[in-house]
Amino acid sequence: MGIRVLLGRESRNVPLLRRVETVAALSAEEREALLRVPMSVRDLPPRTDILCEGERPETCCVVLSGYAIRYKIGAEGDRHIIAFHVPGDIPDLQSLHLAVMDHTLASLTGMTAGLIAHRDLHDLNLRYPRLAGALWRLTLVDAAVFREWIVNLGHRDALSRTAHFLCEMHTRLASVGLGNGDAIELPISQTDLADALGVSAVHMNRTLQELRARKLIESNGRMIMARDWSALAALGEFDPAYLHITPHERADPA
Amino acid sequence: MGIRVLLGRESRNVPLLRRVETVAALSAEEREALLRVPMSVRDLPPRTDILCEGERPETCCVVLSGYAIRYKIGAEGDRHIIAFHVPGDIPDLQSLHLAVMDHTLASLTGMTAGLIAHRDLHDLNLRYPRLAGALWRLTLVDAAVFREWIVNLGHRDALSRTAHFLCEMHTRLASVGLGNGDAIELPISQTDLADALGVSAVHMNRTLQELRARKLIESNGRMIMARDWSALAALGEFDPAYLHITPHERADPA
DNA sequence: CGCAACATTGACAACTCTCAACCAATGTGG
DNA sequence: CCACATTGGTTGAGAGTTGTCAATGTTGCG
Repeated sequence: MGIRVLLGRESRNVPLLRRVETVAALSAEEREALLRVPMSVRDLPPRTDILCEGERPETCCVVLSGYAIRYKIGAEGDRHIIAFHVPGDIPDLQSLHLAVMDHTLASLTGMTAGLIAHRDLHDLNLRYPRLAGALWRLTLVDAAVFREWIVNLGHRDALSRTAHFLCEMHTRLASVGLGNGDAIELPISQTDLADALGVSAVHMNRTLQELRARKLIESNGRMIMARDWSALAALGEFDPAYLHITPHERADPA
Repeated sequence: MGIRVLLGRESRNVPLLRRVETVAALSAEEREALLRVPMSVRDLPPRTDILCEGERPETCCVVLSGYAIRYKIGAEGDRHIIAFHVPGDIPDLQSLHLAVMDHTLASLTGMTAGLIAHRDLHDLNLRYPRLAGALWRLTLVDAAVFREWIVNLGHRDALSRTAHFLCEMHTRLASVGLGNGDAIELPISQTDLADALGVSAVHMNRTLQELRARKLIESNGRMIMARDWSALAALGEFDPAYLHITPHERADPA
């Protein structure tokens, strides 16, 4: 609660609270503690690196609005997008216990980020063990998403891979109260999508055309709007279980 | 310390200790506490499911000898191997905070497993916060490996993908004191490898032949012996940084 | 207007898959 | 001891998916 930091109390970190509550039930006290964590807010332009591979951050970064991505750069300078993040996510929560970044965190769209000091999070964890469990759980859900991406990349073709991706983003956005009802709008360029789904930009384009032709999505410019969720889910073999968004399920002992 | 459980004190969970110490420095007291955790030991035949998707385990499973795998079953019954685990690993550590399994854990080879009750681990975590941090860290390294696999599957062809996999296994085995010096022996069938690397069994076979032709590996029967690590690492763009095996690096505050 | 970034297209090459055999090692029952 | 089944490795041929290259639209913006 320093001078130049903005207090969460001002409802800035509501997205974070909402996210945490998708994976764990909190007591009033814990909720209050989470909202009270000092957070400094920063606005970022699109496509800006926030934290680079090799760095040793001393803060964690909450996505408050917009999209973030994590990526690695290959030997020949090619970019591999590892994850997309929506408001409420803490894309670098792992830095709390993994000192050096093994990938880069960046904004994808214009984005506002909330920075929380590691020290404050460690304090929170010591004071509220169940909150610590909830944060741990967030990192485990992160890993669960990675597992599903491994299956997606290793065993599905470009078409169903893309369908699966769209379903995941829709579900995640909806779980934190975003998502315009039935159709999401993803402001993602085809090149970005291609780097995430492990296909060439040309093939990404053709894949999207195929999805359009099948009336599963609409897309104009860099917006993708889903049209037929159940068909997309079937095509992508999408089962949201791996997202573990069940507020009342907890492994912790009472 | 019940009657029918075997005490770790009997040096059964030394592999676990060794693994934990590859990611965090422990005090004598913490080391002692870890060794003292009650653990029941079980021998498993090859290819046996230990924990299935959908289950809600109340124990965690330490690999004491042999190899374990984690996999998901696709819609058409196809198996996707997500991870390989070597002695010292706790493949289902995430179950501590993620109640329901989103994949299956199984033995790959003959294997001996040590089961630790969630309750005992939670106790340990409350009593020794730094040990809790170390376990959290283990799950984060798990996730870091997933991230690298995403890059491997999404952006490398079968040849360099396989090279990368071999380098990872070698490094992980060596980090816990296994691995016969320069060459590892992987008792993995080509079919299993294929399911892990996202290629068909036929193509896996041809890929291995190519690696053999290039004098990078030797393989007879179901043993794969690496021949030229530096060439494999170059081919697979392997950089062990993502394994975070640096005993003295810690993000935790002093 | 003209640049810049992104989307789209066509043609061709490369990678990987599937199918369908066949071979080799191992283990079991007669 | 051999016949046989089973598992896993190997091979060839043809097809399908995806990548690359290069060019052409299209859109937004200074």
